Amino acid sequence: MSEHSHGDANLTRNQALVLETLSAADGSLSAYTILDHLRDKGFRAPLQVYRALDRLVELGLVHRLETLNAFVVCRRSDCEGHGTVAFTICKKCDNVAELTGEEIAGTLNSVAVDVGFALEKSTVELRGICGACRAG
Amino acid sequence: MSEHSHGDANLTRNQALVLETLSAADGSLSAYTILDHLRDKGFRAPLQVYRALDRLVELGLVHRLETLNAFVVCRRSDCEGHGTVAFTICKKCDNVAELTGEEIAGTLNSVAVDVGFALEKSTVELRGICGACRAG
DNA sequence: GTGGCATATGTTATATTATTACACAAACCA
DNA sequence: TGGTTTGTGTAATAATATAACATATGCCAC
Ligand SMILES: [Zn+2]
Ligand SMILES: [Zn+2]
Ligand SMILES: [Zn+2]
Ligand SMILES: [Zn+2]
Repeated sequence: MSEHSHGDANLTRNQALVLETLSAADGSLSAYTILDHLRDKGFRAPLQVYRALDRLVELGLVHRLETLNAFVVCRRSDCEGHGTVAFTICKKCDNVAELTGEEIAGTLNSVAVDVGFALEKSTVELRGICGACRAG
Repeated sequence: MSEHSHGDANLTRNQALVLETLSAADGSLSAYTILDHLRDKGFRAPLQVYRALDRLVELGLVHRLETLNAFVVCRRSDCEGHGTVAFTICKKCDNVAELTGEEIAGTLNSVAVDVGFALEKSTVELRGICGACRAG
């Protein structure tokens, strides 16, 4: 049983392998890094990774980080349908965290409405130093 | 005289050519599209474009759109030092607009403080349909 | 002015990220 | 059964970005 409410069932072998790899990783991984991790499981071509990632992103189990061209497993318990996700990405330890709460989504929606923009998808990625690194 | 308060002075030939190309464009352009536009001005290699873009971004005259791997000229009159920039990107007409106002920056800062994250740089890119396209 | 330095440039090669195209196989349903 | 969808394997290619090295140019100290 997965930590995710929607479960990992119905995943194909390739999808499950990619998800496992991302889950085991500290921070985010590029598609080609995932490929390297899975060569001894039979992976040969980038497309095998990209196709699995497409599906996992679609399911909300994985998020794509646009500023890194990389992917990270969703670690929220309520992954399903969280439309607007904001990420903090630590420059020192590469830790990636999802910011929860409606504050950001609310502000973005409100600003979009102000300018007459029909908002469909938000990308919010914050670069800086995480709490742990500041303390340590 | 430029429309930008900080002016275009002190730009090298290559930087000026790249900036002109971006200014003449409707929406955003990829580095390689810029290269193609400038081949008859003597440009031969991607690096000529990337180096100019690096400087222009540094100066705040150009912004990079992470979700598109593309670049857009800054059309704000007060370009200088606008730390947090949010963009709306229209799916239909590819128009890119910068959202002004402190609302977004304020919210992001506040949320970052809440989780102990030392925020250095924000990337906010909103995908949807612009007002003009909705009306038309 | 000469020499050193920082900055910009030109060019080739390479690295990294992502997709197209085509053939095949398994699952599923009519 | 046959047809459709979905997933897969593989090779080739496209698109984006950087490394490495040589050369030039402007500027300042001396
Ligand atoms: Zn998530
Ligand atoms: Zn950290
Ligand atoms: Zn701007
Ligand atoms: Zn539009």
